[in-house]
Amino acid sequence: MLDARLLRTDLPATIAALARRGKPELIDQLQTAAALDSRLREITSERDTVRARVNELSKEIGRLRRQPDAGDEAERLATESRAFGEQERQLAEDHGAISAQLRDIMLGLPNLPSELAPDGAGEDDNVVVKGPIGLPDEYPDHQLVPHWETGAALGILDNERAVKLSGAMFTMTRGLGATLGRALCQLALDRNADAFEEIRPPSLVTSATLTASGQLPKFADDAFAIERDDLWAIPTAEVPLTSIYRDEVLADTDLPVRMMAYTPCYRREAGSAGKDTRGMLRAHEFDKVEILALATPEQSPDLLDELLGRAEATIAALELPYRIIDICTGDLGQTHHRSFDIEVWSPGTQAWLEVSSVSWFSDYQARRANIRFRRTGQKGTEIVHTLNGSALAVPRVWAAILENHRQPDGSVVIPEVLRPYMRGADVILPK
RNA sequence: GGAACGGUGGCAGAGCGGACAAAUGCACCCGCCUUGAAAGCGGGAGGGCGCAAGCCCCGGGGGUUCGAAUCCCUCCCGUUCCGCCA
Repeated sequence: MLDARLLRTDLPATIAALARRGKPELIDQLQTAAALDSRLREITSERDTVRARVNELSKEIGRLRRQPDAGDEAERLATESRAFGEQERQLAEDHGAISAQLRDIMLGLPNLPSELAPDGAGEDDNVVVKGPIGLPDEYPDHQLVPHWETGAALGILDNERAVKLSGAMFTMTRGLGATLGRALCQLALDRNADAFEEIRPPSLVTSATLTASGQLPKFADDAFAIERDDLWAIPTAEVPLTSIYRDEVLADTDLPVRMMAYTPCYRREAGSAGKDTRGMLRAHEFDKVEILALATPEQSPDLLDELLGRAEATIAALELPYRIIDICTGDLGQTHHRSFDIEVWSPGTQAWLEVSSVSWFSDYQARRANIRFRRTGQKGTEIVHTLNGSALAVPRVWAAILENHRQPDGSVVIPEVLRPYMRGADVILPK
């Protein structure tokens, strides 16, 4: 959520910043919000004046009641106060209605893009800032095979039966395929354990938790809901991790807080019907290791670099060809202030696959989640900044390994760094 | 799932219709003392909105009242006991 103060102190600059997302309707909403906010302040002031009068009278009545010889002056004041009470009720009602309207708009408005984010209208204007790295000039034929074919041939991917269990867009790995997925998670956790606390959060969360990180109310259709119990399946570990310190005040000496979690992730992929339906590229359920930080505004730029660096190093260690994309203003996610994607080349599908997304949310999420910090020796509190990134998302990396590391005989060589997690296997051979 | 008891400031914990933003202790900040620290002594300090006056915040919501942390209703959460269980 944006800071409501921007509406009154810095409206033109806020409009200019939001305009960079290229969605004119957002500007209309922002202006409506500014009008509501100013009306709200008028009503608040009126209401408070009436309340002050009621409080004053009540105190006086109390004082009179305690004096035995005060007569019926107290009753007279009580009658007067009752009339103010009526007024107050009306004003409070108006106040409630307007602030609800304002809140609805504010919850729907996206974050302001960073000044550093490149301008652009959409995906096509994203900027490649690094790479491609490790991309061969030419791929041999045996590596141009899509992972679903190799996976099926090796007996490590069984999506036909996954569909029997759960329907379309669910996947199932077996044997060394299952081991490979788990090994990837373990690798990602181990590589970041030097600085990040490992968390195993719940995978089902309340609406309040999903609202705090920005998925609700706008993206309700994208999440799996367990309606009977009013719970949601998390689309990413970002959701529970962001809410861990919800409604808390941290000390600046505790920052940055670094956390990581391996969790399953659930996405309805509403609107993606028919897209990437084969293989592992898009599924309702997948595994991911997420790294996340809570920080002061000053710490955030360095942390963004660090998170990106960590995600990149893991991909590089897996000997996969990759590039890094700087997301432009028109393609920036709702909650994002600045964002980078890491993409891996899939020779089997002839496409760049997004395998990691590293983002800085400025104070947008933390304001929703009400996560604050106190500077030592200073009064008051400030909103923290949040950042996160996928340390490793299993399915697409799994797919890229099957394609990029496929041998002429149809086997798949396990990258060196994964072997300690593969029970000694260094290659996946046909059955 | 049933029963009982609870939810108050960073934490612990009093208050149970009016003088309560709320005792007290711990933690915190500033002094004094000390070579330095600890202890001790003195002082300070909750959060939010507002230019301000002022208003709001004692789990959430609603009600009673001139007036609610305090009474009533409701929901949520916690602890303990019972039941059930990986």
